[in-house]
Amino acid sequence: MKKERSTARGAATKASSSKGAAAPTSRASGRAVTVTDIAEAIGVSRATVSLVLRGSPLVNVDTRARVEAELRKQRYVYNRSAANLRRRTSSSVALVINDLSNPFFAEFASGVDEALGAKGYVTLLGSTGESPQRQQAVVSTLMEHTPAGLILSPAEGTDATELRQALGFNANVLLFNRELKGGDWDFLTLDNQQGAYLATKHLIERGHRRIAFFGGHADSSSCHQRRAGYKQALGEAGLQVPPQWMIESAPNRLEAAARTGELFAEGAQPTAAVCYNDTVALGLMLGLASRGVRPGTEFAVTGFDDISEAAVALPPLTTLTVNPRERGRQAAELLLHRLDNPTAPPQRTVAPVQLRIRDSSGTAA
Amino acid sequence: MKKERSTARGAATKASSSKGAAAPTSRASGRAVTVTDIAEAIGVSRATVSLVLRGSPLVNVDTRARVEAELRKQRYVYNRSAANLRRRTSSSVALVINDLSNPFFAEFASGVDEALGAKGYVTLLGSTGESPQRQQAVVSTLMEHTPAGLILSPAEGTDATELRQALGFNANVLLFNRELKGGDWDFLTLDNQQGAYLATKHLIERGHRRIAFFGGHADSSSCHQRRAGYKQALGEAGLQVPPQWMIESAPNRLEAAARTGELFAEGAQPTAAVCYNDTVALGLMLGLASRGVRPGTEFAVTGFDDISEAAVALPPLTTLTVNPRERGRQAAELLLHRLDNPTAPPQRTVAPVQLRIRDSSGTAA
DNA sequence: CTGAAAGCGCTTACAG
DNA sequence: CTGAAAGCGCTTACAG
Repeated sequence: MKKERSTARGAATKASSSKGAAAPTSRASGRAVTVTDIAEAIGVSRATVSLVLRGSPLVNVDTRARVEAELRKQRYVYNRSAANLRRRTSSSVALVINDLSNPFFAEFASGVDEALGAKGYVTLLGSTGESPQRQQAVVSTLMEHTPAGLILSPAEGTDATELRQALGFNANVLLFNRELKGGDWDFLTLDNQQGAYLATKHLIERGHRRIAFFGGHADSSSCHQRRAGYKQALGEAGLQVPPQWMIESAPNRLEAAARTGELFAEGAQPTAAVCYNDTVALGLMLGLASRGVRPGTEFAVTGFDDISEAAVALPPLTTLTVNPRERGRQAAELLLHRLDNPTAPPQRTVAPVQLRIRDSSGTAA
Repeated sequence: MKKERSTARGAATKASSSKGAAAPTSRASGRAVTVTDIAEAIGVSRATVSLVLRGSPLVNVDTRARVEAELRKQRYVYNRSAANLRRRTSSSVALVINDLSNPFFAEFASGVDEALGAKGYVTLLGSTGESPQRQQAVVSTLMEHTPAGLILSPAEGTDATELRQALGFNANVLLFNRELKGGDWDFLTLDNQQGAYLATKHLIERGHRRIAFFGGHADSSSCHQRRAGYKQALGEAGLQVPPQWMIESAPNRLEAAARTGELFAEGAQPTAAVCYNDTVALGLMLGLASRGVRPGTEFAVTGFDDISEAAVALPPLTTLTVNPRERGRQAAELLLHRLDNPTAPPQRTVAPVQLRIRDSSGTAA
């Protein structure tokens, strides 16, 4: 049933790979109305109709009225794809994210679409499921629709060279969240270091001295940056951190819960953990509860992202808000700015994050 | 700053409304590589290149190899828009929903995109914010990109005639969630009546006899259907329901919380409420708590949708799961089926819902 | 097996 | 102010 969206084997077979995927446009309804139909109906040239459509001031007010009446009468729908082809323009932007069912990305996408729509662009959607292979296929397919640019939250393990291959010569790319070595694309990132710094400092102020960093993959840039902020805060407070308190975990609840035990493996034990993100934090709270340790009162936890569940968790989760919707708007603005400034050097934008204190970051025992 | 995405005043001005919205395609990178470039480079005709691109068996194996090598060498990207124009086909589908930041719709969109992608279609995204005006503008804009069809969750108050205007002659439409009188479009709906019936019956089995229906707008079809299921269950149990126990509320937490008092206005008071959806139910639980009534133990509540917060609410919310992602896949399948069967009569599909029992539907005192 | 020609629906100099 | 002509990047009968 499932068919490859597009082959990743290279440009040569791209077109053929989706043979039969395209459907005749509105077969149900016969041919669409075109400028020719309008022109012939009222005895003017197609050029004149086109000028009316594009709002040219050159057209006689009377002619314009007749054209407009006929457009309405025949229920004309402008074919922007054809116009884009002729004008060598684009009115769409491709948005490729990990997964829409992640509320963080859904909010982000919502913000992107809102900002793009306000400027007359349409969003072409794609999702990778965090698989570089799927990402390659999805980006290739989307590029065939000639978007003006691409907003991409790269899948873990993305190879910049491969990605460039899929892009053809379209250089209007904004990366979100994950930086790619070897690419000279614009980049929008959250202030990961500052966020983790704030969370860690907060725990220190609450009296904690033995603080772990829990979750994430050490080789991912966001995890690296968050760990840096964590170490920075500890360093400023003159605290050391044993390496066994830096615990990796895939960012899902189950694995996080399963790794809870590693926090209490041996020797001095932490009283708090700065978590890679909310999902990991919620998993950790689950793991703590199942070991009889009450999160918030007996062990402090902080997250990152402020997903909607954070506020209703038990206890409510102290975390960092990033306002993903606003980030989406920002990403759209940055990409549109790039379209207007094709030769400007690649730009790196760091978006602020804000500590949101809730009950999970209790006082040290 | 904000510009109208498209005018709603009619087709006549559509094209002109987004003057300047379109950006030159990849200005950064000069002209894109075309079939002509490939053909000239290796001394064959454009037709031959095209045949290779489309995987025709007619091409000599050697010629094919040379073409494919050149395609890769020049980093050719297939221009599917141009091909679609020539072939009078489409490889995109428009998806218009209320709001992506609603997890229900985000999951739905995710399912739609997944199923469409698997068939080689690209998703064009739009959102209405539940405003018929915005919907009109968004649908108009999307139709200009010649999608093969439209999956639409109509905004409250949508007028079928207006919508038809925006569609031009494209009749490949699948409505989701809200039916439109006066339209002969395919329709996918949740089994609202059965869902509310199950929830109500469940409360009755738990010993409740005085059960309210809380939230929703009485004139919306989904609310109407859910109330019907509620009444059906009460009727079967020989229970009456005073009209003051049918309380309307906008489907947001705040208004639901604010209307909690109406449940306890006068006379015999309910011990349970079937809520229009989860958001309303969560709002009601808030309202109950602030009046000192403990939801679940002192007053039973059920929701509808099973949003992710339902499971972590306090107490966890008994509700109806609808599997929005699967609904999204189903919507995509139904639309694609319509593309293949343009003349078939409009089809109505009812998707099953399932009762998920959690702690909020406690035993009657 | 390959090429020349026409055409999808639009726009844009250019003449008049 | 309006029209004839060329062309965006592709595909597809049709000849050969």
